[in-house]
Amino acid sequence: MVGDTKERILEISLQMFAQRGFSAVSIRDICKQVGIKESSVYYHFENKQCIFDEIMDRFISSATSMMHTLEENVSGANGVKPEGLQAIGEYFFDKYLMDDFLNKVMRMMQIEQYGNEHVRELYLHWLIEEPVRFQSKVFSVLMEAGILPATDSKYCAVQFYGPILYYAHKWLFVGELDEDKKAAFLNDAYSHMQQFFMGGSHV
Amino acid sequence: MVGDTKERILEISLQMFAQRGFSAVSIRDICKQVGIKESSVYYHFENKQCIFDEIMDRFISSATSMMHTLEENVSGANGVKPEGLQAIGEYFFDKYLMDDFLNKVMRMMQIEQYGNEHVRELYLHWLIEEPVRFQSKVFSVLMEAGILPATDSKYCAVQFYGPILYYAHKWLFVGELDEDKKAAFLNDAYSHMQQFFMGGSHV
Amino acid sequence: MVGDTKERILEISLQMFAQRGFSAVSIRDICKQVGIKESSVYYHFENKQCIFDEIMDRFISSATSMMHTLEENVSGANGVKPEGLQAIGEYFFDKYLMDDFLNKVMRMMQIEQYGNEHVRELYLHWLIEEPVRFQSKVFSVLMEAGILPATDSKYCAVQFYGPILYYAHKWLFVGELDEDKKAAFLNDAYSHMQQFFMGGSHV
Amino acid sequence: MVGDTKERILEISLQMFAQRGFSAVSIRDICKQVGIKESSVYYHFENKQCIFDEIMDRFISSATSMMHTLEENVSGANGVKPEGLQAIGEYFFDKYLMDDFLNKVMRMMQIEQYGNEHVRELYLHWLIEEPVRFQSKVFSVLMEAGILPATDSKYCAVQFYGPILYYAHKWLFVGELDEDKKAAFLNDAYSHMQQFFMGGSHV
DNA sequence: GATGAATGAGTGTTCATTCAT
DNA sequence: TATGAATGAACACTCATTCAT
Repeated sequence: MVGDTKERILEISLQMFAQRGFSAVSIRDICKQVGIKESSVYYHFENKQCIFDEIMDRFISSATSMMHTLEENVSGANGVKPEGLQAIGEYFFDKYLMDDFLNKVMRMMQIEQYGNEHVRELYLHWLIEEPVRFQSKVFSVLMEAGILPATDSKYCAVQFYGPILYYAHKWLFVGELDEDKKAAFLNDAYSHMQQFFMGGSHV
Repeated sequence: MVGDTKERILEISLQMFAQRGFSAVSIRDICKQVGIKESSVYYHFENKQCIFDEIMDRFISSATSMMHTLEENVSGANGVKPEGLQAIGEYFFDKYLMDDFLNKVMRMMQIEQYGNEHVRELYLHWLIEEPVRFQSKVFSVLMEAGILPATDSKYCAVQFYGPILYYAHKWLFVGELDEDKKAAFLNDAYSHMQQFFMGGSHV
Repeated sequence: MVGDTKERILEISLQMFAQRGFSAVSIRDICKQVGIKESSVYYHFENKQCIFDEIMDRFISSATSMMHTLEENVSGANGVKPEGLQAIGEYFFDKYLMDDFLNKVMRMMQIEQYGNEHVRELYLHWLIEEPVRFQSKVFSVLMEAGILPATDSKYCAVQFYGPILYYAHKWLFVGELDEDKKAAFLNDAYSHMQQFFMGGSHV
Repeated sequence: MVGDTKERILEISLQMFAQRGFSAVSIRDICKQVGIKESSVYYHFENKQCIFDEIMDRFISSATSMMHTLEENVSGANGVKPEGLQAIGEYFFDKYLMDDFLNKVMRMMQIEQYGNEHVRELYLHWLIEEPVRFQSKVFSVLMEAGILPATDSKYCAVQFYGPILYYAHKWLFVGELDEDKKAAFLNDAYSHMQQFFMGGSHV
């Protein structure tokens, strides 16, 4: 139970920031939920902004390490592993887009990106550019190996990621993220993957 | 000049709501920009929420009529017009996603949807469901006419709209919307349309 | 009664700043005395510091004009007027050191000068240098006219002002300034003036 | 090193109280400088006021013993010693007005006297009445011995102390007390003493 | 149409202090 | 001796809103 308070502040703050946005959440709101007095927050954090900053720091390390793991699991030393595509589901869906912590930070970033340049850069990186960059790399490897016909790997990645993003916005970045929505997203996303890799005329 | 103040309040409010979110913008902020005293706002609007509401009302009528026009221009009485695809660019891109007013409201909705159920429904409708519903309808017609091979018209619409949404999030719903970003979006979006309808193996 | 509130805020703020120092007086304290709610202060002043600044601004103009008047009354076009010495009492004592407003600001400056360089300069100017500069000038004139034996006019001014300052610190810059203290100061100060100008061996 | 912390708290507190006033200095401020946590202060002092009180207690004993020593050095059993006047410089200037500890407490008293009656009494005693009482006593002895012409010894003391007070306020109770200011004060003060006792027409 | 003046509720933050360890 | 963790009260200040003019 020691050191618990700081973690609870972070958790509840994120939950609220992701729903109402940073500035619409008051220290009072957070403390009421955490069950401490307002002044106590300032023992753990220098100010309100520092709560936000620590959340962002943790997001960056989590997202970074997640992407490393994904990259290692999808493509080994000699090309894309056979279980590669499965790994996209396991890691990119389950442990990235649908992870409770990461998903909340992404919502928060979507709110804050309009008024905060630093957040904007991170948002663009982690939700727009990085997924396509990674996917594009996978396609490159598959094309070089002759498994996929050689085309523009980046556009190919957008063709793959676009619908994923669409389903994510439909199910994962709307309202409360519950098990039903997760299931609906996975259903749509896996169906898209199957079409794209197996049934589709792309392959 | 008569009735000008109310319009300026709406315009500046929207500009600020779309950047910082409703609750992070104060009546003071708005009035400073408009050049009136805070108390004067209450001559034009009952309260702060009413400014937001009027913006949403205007959005709904604009978006509704825009979609009607689009639908009329894409498909006439007897199927998809020859200039149909061109109309998508002219209307859906130029006069919907990139329209100064509509674009700002969409940004605002993206911020507010997490904490406001009514906004959430509108957001889901106008940015997620309606574009796909419309596109899906177009594909249906094309399939029935034998112009496109008969497949799942809704998934087909997602395949088309997914990348559009991706490019929109990359260029149109990030930072300030300027001419460079508009051009970059159009470039990516038209390139996608061309691939999709002409070069792609879908057709 | 219109425009009264701002004046009352200034008056009561000064009263309190002069007793407890700027930072020991809260907006709450001031408002309680003035009889308004705390938020109302901010209609009249941008912030707490601005109350202080306006007091200082008013002090500077008052003190400046007072010193001008004194200078005009003590020495006319052709040297020190016959009523000159009397004027020192009337102006420098009554309307400067003992004036309710100026005296309070001087107390306030004595408190704040240690932690505020700007106040320090004003304090040094108006309580240390300016009185001696002025007195020195009077003595110069008297010496040139042969009324006083020619000696160091500045040291002469210190000899005159030193005891005045002593009595001021004893009676005027201690506790509440009441009529008894004013009388005691005038008694000591006039007695010193008489000794200095008439009975003393200086003249 | 034992018992060091308490001394450091006292030293740094005084330094800060003398600059900003008691209530404008927080326990946090003090602890940051001392290098301890806020809660640690309460091992050494019951509360913040006690720090102040201990400083005042130490001031009183220091000042008392200093004045005793001065009195003993100026006038022996049978009148004013020949080195008496020199002792005023050595003790009253160097070891009283300019002593680092005593000077800081005097500044602090000047700030606090307006809002604290107990301090006010001490301030009046040690900076206004006691120096004149002492000086007056010296002059009495000199007058009884026929060394000075018999006049009002108390006014004589004010004539002597007034300029000293003036120079003290100009140099010793303003800004940070550094060696330059000390030198400037001594220069003015000794020059005054010389004029007063040797060159002046008073003697 | 617009404003001067005010306000109650709320904002983030600092304060001196406590107490178990 | 010192600190980690907490707190109630206070702090300066901002908020949306009201209302008489």
